[in-house]
Amino acid sequence: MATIEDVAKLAGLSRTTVSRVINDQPYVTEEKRQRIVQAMKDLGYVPNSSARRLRSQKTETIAVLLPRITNPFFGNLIEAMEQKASEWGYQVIVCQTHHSSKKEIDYLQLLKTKQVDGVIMASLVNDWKDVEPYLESGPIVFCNEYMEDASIPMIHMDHKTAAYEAAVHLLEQGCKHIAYASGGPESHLGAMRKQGFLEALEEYGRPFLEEINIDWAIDVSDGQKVFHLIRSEFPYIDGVFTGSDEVAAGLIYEASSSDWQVPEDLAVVGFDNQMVSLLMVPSVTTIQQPVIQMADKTVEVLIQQLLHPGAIAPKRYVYPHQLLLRNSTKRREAAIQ
Amino acid sequence: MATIEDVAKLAGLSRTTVSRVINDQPYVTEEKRQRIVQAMKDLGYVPNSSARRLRSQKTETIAVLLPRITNPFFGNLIEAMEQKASEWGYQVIVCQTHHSSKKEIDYLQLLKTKQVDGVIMASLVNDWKDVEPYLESGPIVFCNEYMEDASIPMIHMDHKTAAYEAAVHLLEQGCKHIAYASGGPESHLGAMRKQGFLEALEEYGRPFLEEINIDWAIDVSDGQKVFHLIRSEFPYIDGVFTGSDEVAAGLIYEASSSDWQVPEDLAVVGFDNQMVSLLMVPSVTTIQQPVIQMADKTVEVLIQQLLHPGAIAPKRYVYPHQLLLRNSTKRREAAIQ
DNA sequence: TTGTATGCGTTATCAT
DNA sequence: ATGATAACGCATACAA
Repeated sequence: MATIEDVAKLAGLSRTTVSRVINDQPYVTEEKRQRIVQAMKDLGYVPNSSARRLRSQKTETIAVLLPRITNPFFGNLIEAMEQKASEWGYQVIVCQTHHSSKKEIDYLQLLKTKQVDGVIMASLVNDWKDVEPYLESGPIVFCNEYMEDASIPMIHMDHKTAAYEAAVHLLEQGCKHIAYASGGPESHLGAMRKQGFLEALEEYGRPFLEEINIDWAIDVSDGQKVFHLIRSEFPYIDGVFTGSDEVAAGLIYEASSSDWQVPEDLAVVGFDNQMVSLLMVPSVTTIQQPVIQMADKTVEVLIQQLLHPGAIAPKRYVYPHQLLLRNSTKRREAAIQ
Repeated sequence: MATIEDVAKLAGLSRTTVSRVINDQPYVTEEKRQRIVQAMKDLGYVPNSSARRLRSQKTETIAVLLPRITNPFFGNLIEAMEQKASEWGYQVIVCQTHHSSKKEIDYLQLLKTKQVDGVIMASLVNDWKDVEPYLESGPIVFCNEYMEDASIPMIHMDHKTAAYEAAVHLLEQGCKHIAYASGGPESHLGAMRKQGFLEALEEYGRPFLEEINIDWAIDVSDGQKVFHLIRSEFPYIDGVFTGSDEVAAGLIYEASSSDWQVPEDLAVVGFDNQMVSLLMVPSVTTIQQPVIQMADKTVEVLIQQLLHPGAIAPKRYVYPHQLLLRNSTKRREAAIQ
């Protein structure tokens, strides 16, 4: 592999001059610039990334921590982030934590080992005290996830209010016994949602169903399990709040395969407004998140921190959500959409 | 940030000895080893990745090129690959090409700049002659995509036969006018599938419908567009071969929203056996790929090339597919599943 | 405008 | 068993 030295020799100039050409710096005669460009072409020269990183102490790379990429929400998030980052000349490393606090910490190590310049955490299962120490190795920004006590930029929705509204909607539709079926027991987000859910119940004077407090529902098959649990153990349940459209879809699918009618026997709300929520029959009432906007802002905030270290103050960016009313909860009004 | 030098000083030893401890090499007294370990802990020392890479000429990182991560097939693929790679201590960089030949080449540059040790191409829109030159910078392996003329390991299914079988199935179900609606016009895979599709038509003496030769159908909304195109322009069509379950889902959704019955008026086959193909009503006949197995094998083959350069010969690993018969094509027999 | 010399943090070679 | 030194490829301060 050709090095900068080889190029310099072939062009009959010094490494420094070659370096100037590579980095588009001034003070190089057009004639010599041409000679160097030609030499680089002839040798098929490409700057060695590791050497550059070592010298410049920069990687132009950011890590994005998220639970699993097969979750469409995170798939969309990472796609948007990658796009935005590349506009700034940054690469993105995808880090799947699978809700493991150990993996989360392992990936934060990328910051210490200087493999990345900054980290976006869209997965958060550790306590702030365990994350904070890594701040000294580079900036960290939260996206989607958030925590009151952290002193870093956070880009997210108000999940508590969103869950509250979803629960109120179920109650307004006449649901009397609403089950809570969410996932990621460790997630701080889950805690926020549950708070909102509980507040709605309290406001309407309905008790929380302790007997079916599900914290392991993440995907379609979990949704199916939840339905069977409801049918066999708690058939009086007439409404379910789920943490994702996938869980909702699994639930509805199984309900339809049995003798249950959705929403008449069981109303279901999802979360995220994924494609599947629209494709299901009935379509799924869900909460839409402004994924692209959050992704863009997150990348922008992080890169600004990298470009101007210590410049801007930690700030929260709260994005609006929207409860999309569809047929899986339509127990009272006329058909929606 | 602490360096190996700092650790050496604190422990009162040389960098060399510290390095030995870091890399678990012999010839270090247990006592000194302890001293060094303690010093590392005290300083919060972590080896600098860039320096290591520069020195060792290895990154322990591989790049995976794929069209888009939001396509569930690739989401599953990358998830499995990442898992397998991490077992070998390798990191994975996700590179979305979005079917752009320029991006594909840009990402191959990662090999030349030594940002990665090897590349897995699950996206392939360039000709082999444009890819081959990068081989001298490191090993490349194809996954899912394949090309007859390439002399590198390829892990894939027989897409031609799979498409053939799907088309035959439609024909056997009595479809007389079958549309072809696939995506990625540049993909070599697409060409293979089309071949199989055409062979089936010919075998059954049916003409190819030149008038509706769709090569832009990739996601759900494309599927919806395809249906509207069929209804308004080619209502005589009674069967569709799609390149993905998402397209099939969009098609079926729109058909159901109109007055068309699936499969009576229009039979539809998908591809990939994604979750959505099972959730749709009717469920979607589709082709299952052994994603995990292919992902695992691909990573294994690539890493073997890295560990034993030039050792094993290029080889093809062809995995079996399976046509899953479901309700979206059930025009003749009793209900399936 | 161009070149020389130094160092980024590691690891490998060769002494001791 | 331990240490001094060079080298990986590049970019920069400084000199010319």
